[in-house]
Amino acid sequence: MTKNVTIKDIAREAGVSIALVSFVMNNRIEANGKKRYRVSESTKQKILEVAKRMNYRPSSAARMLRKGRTHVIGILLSDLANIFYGILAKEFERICYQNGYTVLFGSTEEDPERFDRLVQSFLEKDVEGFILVPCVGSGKTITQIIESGRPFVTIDRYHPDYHVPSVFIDNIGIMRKAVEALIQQGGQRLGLVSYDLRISTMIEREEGFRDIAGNDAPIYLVNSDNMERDAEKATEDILERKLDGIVTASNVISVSMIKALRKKGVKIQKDIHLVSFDFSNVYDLFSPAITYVQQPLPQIAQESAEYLFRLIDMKNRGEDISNIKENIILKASLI
Amino acid sequence: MTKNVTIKDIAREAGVSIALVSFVMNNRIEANGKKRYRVSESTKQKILEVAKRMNYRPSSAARMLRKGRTHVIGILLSDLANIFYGILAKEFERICYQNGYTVLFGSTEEDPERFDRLVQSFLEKDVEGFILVPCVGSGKTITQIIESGRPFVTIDRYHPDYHVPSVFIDNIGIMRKAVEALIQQGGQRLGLVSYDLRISTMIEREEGFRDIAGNDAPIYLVNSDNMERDAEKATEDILERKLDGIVTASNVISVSMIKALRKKGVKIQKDIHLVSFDFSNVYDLFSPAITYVQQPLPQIAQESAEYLFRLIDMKNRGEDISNIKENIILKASLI
DNA sequence: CTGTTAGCGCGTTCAA
DNA sequence: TTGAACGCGCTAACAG
Repeated sequence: MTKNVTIKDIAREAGVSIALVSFVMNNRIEANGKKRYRVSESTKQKILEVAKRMNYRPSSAARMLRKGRTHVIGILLSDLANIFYGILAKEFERICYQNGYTVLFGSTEEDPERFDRLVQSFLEKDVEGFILVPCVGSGKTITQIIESGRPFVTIDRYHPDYHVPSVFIDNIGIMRKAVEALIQQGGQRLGLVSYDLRISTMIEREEGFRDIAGNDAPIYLVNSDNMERDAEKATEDILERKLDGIVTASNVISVSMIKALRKKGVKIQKDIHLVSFDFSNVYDLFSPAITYVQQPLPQIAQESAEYLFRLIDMKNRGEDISNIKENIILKASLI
Repeated sequence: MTKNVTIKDIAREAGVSIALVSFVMNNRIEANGKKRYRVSESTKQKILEVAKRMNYRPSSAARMLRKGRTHVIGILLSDLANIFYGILAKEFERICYQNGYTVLFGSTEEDPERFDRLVQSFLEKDVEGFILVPCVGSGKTITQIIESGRPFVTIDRYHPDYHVPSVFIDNIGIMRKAVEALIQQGGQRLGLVSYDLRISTMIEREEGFRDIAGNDAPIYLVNSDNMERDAEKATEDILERKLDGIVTASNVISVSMIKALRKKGVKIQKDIHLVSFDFSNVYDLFSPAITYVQQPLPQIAQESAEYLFRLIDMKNRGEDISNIKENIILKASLI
């Protein structure tokens, strides 16, 4: 039952008052504001020495309680086990740490109930704000967050019914470029394999595809729970229609489609050319290597986190942030 | 500045005392222990109604402070952007949530300084325990954790100098099986590509390899920062020695080696057979599919988390846990 | 049986 | 440089 060293212990040990220890620990001395609490150098040193010797660590709970701030934010991603979100998580962790924030992560798995449970849980932990990948059906929960007055930023997608601060890429534009690249590689009869998830990301990618490939080009929708089967079904139709250029709307879809195509004996990048979204380590195994759309993940993390920090600061200064709904649209690039 | 609803507001609104609200909120009524606080059903209902209407959420900071427990644990993984740790993270998140714990994640990137910084930061946040992937050079920090009296469990590897609670797989045994599988596939002149990281995991895998392949079989060590170059160097030597069976000690190494071998025109699974560790989605692209060692990640997460929860409970009951250093060794399987 | 008062936990901060 | 109130919720002790 190792008791934690408290500010009292330090005060007693150093023979000074609790207040003084607090001042010293917070560098309230030498502050350039009006309030200068002056402490003699010798007592300051003594306090620091004692604190170090006793391994003093201020209780964050007490500090939170007193200051009314937790410096904790909640980040809800779709799936930590997906490399796409893994990279984001790592970036977020780093950026938040650098800015003095602690992060709570959650995997929603595109399930609105999980989404809601996690939000409730985070609210109980007094998070000061959220970064969210909103899933289909999460509208009610998001309304509740808005009502709670907590700032948040959505990433990767936006909710069509809500105008809220968001950071995402120009999916339509980059998809057009992707299709053009596919045509340049010799693709003439094109197809798109997308998720059946009706999130803005997929809808926009489909729109960009139609813009270039035309309305007659087939779009196959696959379900992440039946990926393998759906990919095989799509493959059959692709072969029937003799398509020679396929865009896949995510790295996970790519992998499934590659497997399904190979199973049918299709020579990838020869019989059929592929262009994909998001990085995967399988692309390089073909020649020519599969072209893909690379999202600027570190930038997405950076922009959205800083956006959130700004909102939190504004709120703490008493400003009204309920009308802020600017989106930040980043550019992706073809690799 | 949306003020948070406090217990006081509820008490005032419902016309009762603060204590009563607390009792009701904690279901302290009808408790079967000695202390039964009885509240009339009508006031109970009124309090619950008011609490719900005002959207009352007890401040976890205050509760932590009072109860002396945070229900937070810290998990330090090597790299959240690596699928291996991503899967673990997701499992941990789920298990901890189910058990009423909150998780703080950190990516150490095998850097003892980052490791230390993260531990310090977590200690400040009053984590009740840790799950750690200890990196080379983290010994001093771990000693400090021990001194702080916080329970912890290490996973994936163990520190040779410390006997502490650990969960990992039988690396030697499974490596022997992996090598045997490689021989069965026709491998006669074998080699191993491992990390230059001197962690128990790699050392044991090398030992298991030697056990079967003999002392003359070459072991190549690659550095994760110079992966590509090191893989190419290894490949050159492999070709020179005319090896026909290679074991790679991780999925990341596999991918690099596959690229390097293909670059040299080697036909994988034909000229040279591969057997690998940990899942990657590239294995299926070869025929026969590349055999790999699958670690029971959900089980690793489950066992280590429950182990930690047990230790925390014991500590909270006042038991001495400083002598507990049992390891849990799980079995991996060949796929 | 039903409910209240009051002190505590720990760090912050104002008035003295 | 210090005493003491304070933030919020928990709970022992006590009262009607």
